[in-house]
Amino acid sequence: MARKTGSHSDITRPRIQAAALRLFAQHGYAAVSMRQIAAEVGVQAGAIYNYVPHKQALLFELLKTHMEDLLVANAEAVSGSGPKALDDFVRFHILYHLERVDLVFISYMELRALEPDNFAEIERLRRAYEDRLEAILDGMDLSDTKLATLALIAMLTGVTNWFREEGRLSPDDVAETYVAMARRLAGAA
Amino acid sequence: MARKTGSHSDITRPRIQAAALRLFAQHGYAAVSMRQIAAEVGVQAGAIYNYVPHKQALLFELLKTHMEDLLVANAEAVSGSGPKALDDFVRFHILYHLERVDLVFISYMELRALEPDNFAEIERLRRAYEDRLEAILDGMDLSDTKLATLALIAMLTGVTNWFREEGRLSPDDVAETYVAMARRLAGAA
DNA sequence: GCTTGATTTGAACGCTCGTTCAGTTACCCA
DNA sequence: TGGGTAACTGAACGAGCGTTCAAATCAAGC
Repeated sequence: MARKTGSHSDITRPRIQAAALRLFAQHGYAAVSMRQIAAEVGVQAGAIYNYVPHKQALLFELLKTHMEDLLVANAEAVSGSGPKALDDFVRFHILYHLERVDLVFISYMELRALEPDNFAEIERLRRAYEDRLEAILDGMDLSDTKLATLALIAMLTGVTNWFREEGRLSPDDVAETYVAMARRLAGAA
Repeated sequence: MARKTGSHSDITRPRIQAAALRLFAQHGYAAVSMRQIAAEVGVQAGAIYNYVPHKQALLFELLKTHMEDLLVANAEAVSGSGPKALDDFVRFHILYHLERVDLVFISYMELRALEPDNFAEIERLRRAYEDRLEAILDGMDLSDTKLATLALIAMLTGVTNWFREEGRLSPDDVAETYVAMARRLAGAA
C-alpha cells in the first residue's frame, strides 16, 4: 500500500517543479544543475529521480502543462469574434501572463533546450494559441491577418519583460492601455 | 616587430567571434563550451585565450558592439519626429534586425548570462535606443507614450522570431505592413 | 638562413555535471 | 509493535567544463 496522508511525495514533487521553474527562469535551463534544484527543495540530487526520469523532462513538463492550461483558460475567457473578442483576448493574455511571468519567460526562452520531439509538441500548442487570436482577427478589417496576429502576440507578451509590481501602473491599467492600442492596430478604434 | 600581413590573428579573431555568435544563438551561452567554439574555428580551446580573457568577455563584446552599432545606424537612418520619423524607425528596426537575427536573439536571450556590471552597460544602451523611439512618439497623440514605446519595440523585434527567408513575404513587404500597423497603433493613420 | 616573437598546441589543473544505486530512514498498515 | 515499502541519502561513475602554461610551430624581418 502506498502511503497517503503525510506522504512526502505529495509535497516534494510540487516543490521540485516550483524550484525548477524559478531557477530555469532566473538562470536558464542549461545553467541550472540538478544539485541546485535539489538544494532549493532541501533534498539530495538523487531524490529528484524518484519523480522525474531526467532533467529534460523537468523542463518539458513545465512547458507542456503551461501551454495546456493556457489554452483551457483562454477558451473559458474568450469567445466569439469581432472587436469585443479582441478586447477580451488582450485582457486575458496580459493578465494571465502577468501572473505567470516565470512560466512565460521559459516558454519563450528555453524552447531551444528541448529535444526535437518535445519542441514539436510545444510548438503545436503555441500555434493553437496563436490560431485563436488569428480567428478573432479574421473577421476584422486587416490587410494581413497573420502578420497582425504575430505582431499582437509579440506586443502583448512583451509586457512580461518590463512589468514591475512596484511600477506606476497596475496590471489592469496596462491591460486597458493595451486594449486601446490593439483596437487601433486592428482598425477597430 | 609584430607580424602584419598574413598574421593569423587578423583571421582568427573574427572567426572566433563569428563562431561564438552562431553557437550562442543556437544553443545558448551556458550550453556552449569554449571547446565547441574552438572546434568551429579549427583551433584548440587554449588559443581563444590569446584574444579574449574569458568566456564572459566573448558574450559581452558581441552584445556591446551590437548595441553601439545599432545606435549609430539608427541615428543615421532616422531623424526628426512625427509620423514620418515613426515610419523610418519602423523600417529601420525591422530591416536592420532581420539582417542580424543571431545578434538580436542573444541580445534579448542572454542578458541574464551577463555579470552585473556588464548587464548594466548593455541595459544602458538598450534604454538609449528605446529613448529614440519614445522621443518620436512624444510628439504624437498617445495616452501613454512609454507604454506605446515598449509595445512597438516588442512588436517590431518579434519579427526576428518568425521571419523565414523562404516565406511568402520579403523583408520589405513585412516592413511596410508593420509601418501601417505602427501608424494605426500610434494614431497616425 | 637565422633570429625573434606572435601564434598555437596539447596536456593538465581542479571542479561540476547528469545520472545511478546500494544502503538507510521514516512512516503507514496490519 | 513489527513488517513493508516509499522516500531519501551519500557516494560514486565517466564525462566535460573554463582556464593555464610550458613547449612547439610558424612566418616576417634582417
